[in-house]
Amino acid sequence: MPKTVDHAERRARITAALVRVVARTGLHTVTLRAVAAEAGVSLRLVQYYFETKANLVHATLRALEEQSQRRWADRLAGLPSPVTARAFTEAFCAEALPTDEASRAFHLIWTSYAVLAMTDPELAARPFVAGPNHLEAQLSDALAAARAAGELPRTADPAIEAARLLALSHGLGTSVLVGQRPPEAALAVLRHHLTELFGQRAAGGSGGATA
Amino acid sequence: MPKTVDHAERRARITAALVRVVARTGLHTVTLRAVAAEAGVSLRLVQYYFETKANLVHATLRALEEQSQRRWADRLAGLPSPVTARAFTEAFCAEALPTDEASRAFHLIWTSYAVLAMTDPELAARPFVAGPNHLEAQLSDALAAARAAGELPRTADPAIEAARLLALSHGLGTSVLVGQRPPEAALAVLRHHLTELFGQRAAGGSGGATA
DNA sequence: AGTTTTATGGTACGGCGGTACCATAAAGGT
DNA sequence: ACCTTTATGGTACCGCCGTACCATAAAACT
Repeated sequence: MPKTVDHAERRARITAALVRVVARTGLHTVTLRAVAAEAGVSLRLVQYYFETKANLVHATLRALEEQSQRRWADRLAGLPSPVTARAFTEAFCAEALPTDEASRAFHLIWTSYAVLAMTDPELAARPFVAGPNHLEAQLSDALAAARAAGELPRTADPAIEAARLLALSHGLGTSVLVGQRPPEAALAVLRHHLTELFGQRAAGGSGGATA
Repeated sequence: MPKTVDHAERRARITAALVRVVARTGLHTVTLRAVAAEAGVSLRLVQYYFETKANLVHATLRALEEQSQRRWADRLAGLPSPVTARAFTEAFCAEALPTDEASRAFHLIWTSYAVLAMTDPELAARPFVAGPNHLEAQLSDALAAARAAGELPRTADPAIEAARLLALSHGLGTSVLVGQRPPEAALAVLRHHLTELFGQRAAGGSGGATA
């Protein structure tokens, strides 16, 4: 049949435009017309690919979920091959901190959606439970392995420590988003926590030692 | 002159209505008409006491600030007079967790406003920086005193520990709000952290010991 | 008693946003 | 060549929301 354009690509372009609008002016300013303008397409096109606004919003959330998983996977894939548990954990948790501008935008929109999901029964709260749960389980497994390898004290409970690490990271991330402290300060607190958790053995970072 | 009604009381009644609307259906559903209906007054009255919607929103934020301070003050005032540093700290941090329904509503709306402030330059981000900073300073002072009294290891840095405690508490609070874990689980993680921080001396709780 | 001020109700207006409707160009199949 | 389907544009409609305007009851002060 006719023109047959790549639907997935169009939809991705539009949801990306929505993400940019949210990052710039907030979720409450998202309108079909604003998204269309940001994406450089007509209002009608946005309607064409996502019948309704609710659809668009949901689709964007799903896109964010995938982006989130890709984000963590990429970060962890970039680590040196024989990695210490401490370095792995630090990378894992640091990904929850809005350091660069892209990361900040991502966490801002994610938080916006999370707040929306707290009251809107239409919007599935599932991603905000399953997502963190998945991360927590992943981290818990890594910590269990580290403990088995003797990199973590035997007294530490992997599940509790994973929960504590991620809650701490998320709390620090929010404080950065809100402008309470710079990203470096948040990272310093996180490192302090890691040092306490793993004990004082060498931190494994190949860079200069921090004073 | 005439009827002379208590303006402060009327304004308080209306901002309280706004808070209830947010807690129930989210900040994005707040409309002057909805607030008026919730408060049981006419739309015109809301306009009369707060000329504009932006005014109402800002006034409600100020009311929330006061409510926040009162919340913490009341909680701490309710503690037994000779209180251990650990019990004080636990009460202080637990106040950041949405345990009962009122607390949940409060933290939900506070978070909603915080997210709004991340992009809206009209809405002062100040409360979300000054507020936490004040809490952090308060807690830091308490920890310093506890350290001086020998209740906290001399190696602990009060400022860092205060930041870490509040970030952790806030992160746990969010995970509860979002439905990732029940309040008791969040409290358990917090207690674990406190035990590690203060060491294994008696926890000071006069109630039954938890298994 | 009258007047002025406060407090309150009702309502209309203008704008914006989501959705629906009507067109039409382009491309593939027959 | 023609028809059918896809992709796209434009636009109109309806509803809701913030704001402004017009009224009026009630109460203090003179």
